[in-house]
Amino acid sequence: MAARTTSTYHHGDLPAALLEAVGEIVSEKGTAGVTLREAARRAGVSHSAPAHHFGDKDGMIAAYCEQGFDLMAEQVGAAFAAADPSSTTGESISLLGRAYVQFAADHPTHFNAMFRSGLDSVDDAAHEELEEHGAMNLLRNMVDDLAERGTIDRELAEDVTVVLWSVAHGLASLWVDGAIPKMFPGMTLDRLLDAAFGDERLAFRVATEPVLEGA
Amino acid sequence: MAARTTSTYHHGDLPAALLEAVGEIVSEKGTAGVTLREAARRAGVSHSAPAHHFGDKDGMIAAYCEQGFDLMAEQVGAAFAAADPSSTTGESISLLGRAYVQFAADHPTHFNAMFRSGLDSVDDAAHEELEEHGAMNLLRNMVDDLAERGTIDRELAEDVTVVLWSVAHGLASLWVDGAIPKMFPGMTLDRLLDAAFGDERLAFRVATEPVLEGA
DNA sequence: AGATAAATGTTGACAGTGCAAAGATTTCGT
DNA sequence: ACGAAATCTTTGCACTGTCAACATTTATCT
Repeated sequence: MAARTTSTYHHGDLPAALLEAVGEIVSEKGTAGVTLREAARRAGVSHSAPAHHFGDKDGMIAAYCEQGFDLMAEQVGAAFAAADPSSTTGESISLLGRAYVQFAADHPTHFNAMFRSGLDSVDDAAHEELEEHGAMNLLRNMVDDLAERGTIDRELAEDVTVVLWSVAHGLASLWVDGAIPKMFPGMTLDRLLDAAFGDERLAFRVATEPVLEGA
Repeated sequence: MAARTTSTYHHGDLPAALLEAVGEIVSEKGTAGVTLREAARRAGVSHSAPAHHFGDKDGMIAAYCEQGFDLMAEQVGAAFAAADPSSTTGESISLLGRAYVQFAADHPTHFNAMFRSGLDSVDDAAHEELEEHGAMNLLRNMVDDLAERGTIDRELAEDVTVVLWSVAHGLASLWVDGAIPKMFPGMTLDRLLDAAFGDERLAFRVATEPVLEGA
């Protein structure tokens, strides 16, 4: 909103301004409404200035997604690191899942761009980010943790990890999408997080008790 | 590919041909690559013919989504109806979840358009479909079923339902997205379905044993 | 410091797109 | 058979992504 007072030819931090504009557009018109020219317009520059920073449109959206992955890695990682070092595997899982869903709820535009853009190129970028960045190394660590602490083999640890990842991702997607509030009007995010990751509930107990002990 | 041999001015079944073209384009370039003109081109008609059937671009994509919801209602409903009438709640849930994920795996383009298009208007259409069509009445039935059979209150039944829905939706999304195969190269869909919905595993047991009995 | 290169931003042009208006052709209702 | 409705085409316009050429500022090198 606050335009630069002195008219400098150079913007100062155009990439950041453009990504902020992208976020605005996504929240107003959805990911499909994002436009190079509109973003440039909101940043107060000419229509082809973005190309010098992001290459093309997909590049700009990919950069916005990367920003989201960084943010997610930061927040989820922080939640995970804040866990009591003597905490059980189940407690760590609970924190991980809660942080995952909470990120989506706190940053729906980023989450939408990251996972619901419908752009193949973004998918590819997302996968590279998933591979490269630390956010999803937590998943691998989770597998290792399960395999070490429990009495289960590596394959079962992978199964449990993927299913718990699915709970978190599905919950985040349906919540951000608005499908859950529409289907269950009284539903609350806290209630859902407790249902999924609370002690003695669903995902939590699944990962800690019966399966790990071989039932 | 096969153009009409006799040059009829009217197409015959243009809506169906257009929706088929949409499916092709989605599978080739993703949802963002869908274009009125390209779909018209592939159907062998002029660029503004689609407007007479679907109104505008969002209408065409929404129609493709509706087709997907019909298909999903059909397949998931069939799987649910094929259940042994004397089956337990857990078995019904297992069938429901498997059918949901299987639909996504069998019809990835439809699933992408339905849930990952990034179009707000599609989201709205999707929500109307979710409300109106029978596919998701199964979810309500599931809540009723849980509340009747178990010894739990309605609120807990909703919690369990939403979390199980999340497992199915998250698994479907991550699988169609390609994220799971990328993260866990050896992973198989059957393994995942068993992990999530198999007897004595995860979602299945969660819905049938501890929570329902009050632990 | 001064020249040169690089980075950053602008302008103009082109093909492709969504959409609306108006006309052409076929089918349908009566 | 005749008019109305449905279906398809053509034309035009505003918007978009991308490219090439140019302008301005900043950084680099000697």
